[in-house]
Amino acid sequence: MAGEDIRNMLDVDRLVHEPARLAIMTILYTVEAADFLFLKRQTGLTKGNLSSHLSRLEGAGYVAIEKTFEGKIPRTICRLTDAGRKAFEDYRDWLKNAIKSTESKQK
Amino acid sequence: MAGEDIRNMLDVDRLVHEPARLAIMTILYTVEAADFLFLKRQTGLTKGNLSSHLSRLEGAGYVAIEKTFEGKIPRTICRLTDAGRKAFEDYRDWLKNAIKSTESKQK
DNA sequence: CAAACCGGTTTGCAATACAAACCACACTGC
DNA sequence: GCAGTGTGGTTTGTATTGCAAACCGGTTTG
Repeated sequence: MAGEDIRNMLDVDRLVHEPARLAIMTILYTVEAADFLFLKRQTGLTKGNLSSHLSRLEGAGYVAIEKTFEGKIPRTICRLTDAGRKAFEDYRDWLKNAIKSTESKQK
Repeated sequence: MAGEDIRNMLDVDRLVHEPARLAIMTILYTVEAADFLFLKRQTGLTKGNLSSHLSRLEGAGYVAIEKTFEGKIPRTICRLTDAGRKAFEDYRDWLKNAIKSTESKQK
């Protein structure tokens, strides 16, 4: 029944659903670890924006942030936690379900 | 290059991206026309919430709303406009691209 | 030592998702 | 006929947000 699929659409992890964070998590899922500036370049986000999204992901326990020094310049290294990895995979399932719902029963 | 796909993620129609509205539009895409209460039952949204989302979709020109009377009881009939249909299909493309991006290059 | 740059964080604000309150009208019991 | 209940919504209030601009501690450059 389509009603079920429709309800599932509403049940989405909004933390991952936000496009900026989805982009961040997609990168982190594939590269395993990335520093702040790499993420900034890849996503095209402003640094303020990127910073606050990373903080949110860290607060949710989806991303681990490690601050080190590379010689004298600070370096912020981000990686997905297990929970983040799980959340990302769940979101991927949501995407697949959404595709299915949007494609079934079209005239 | 993955950078391109990542940027595309950020370029999404937020009007459709919102889960509640995606659910509404998905229904309207398949059934062609639906009244307020049918949408309410199918989505499980509260009427206030449904009303405001419909208003927004109407404001964007994605949904046409026609108010009639069925005997003495008011009836609000909603249907996707051509623009709405286009926006929906574009969003479906976004979904496909997102799936692709989230699945490529995983280790 | 002043100015500019680097790598971010915090602040301020406009937009928005949601439910509760509200509203107009129809019907029902008394 | 008029209190009370139901129907079919809209409007209001609020807490959360995404975003960029302003800021900040340190470093390099002139």
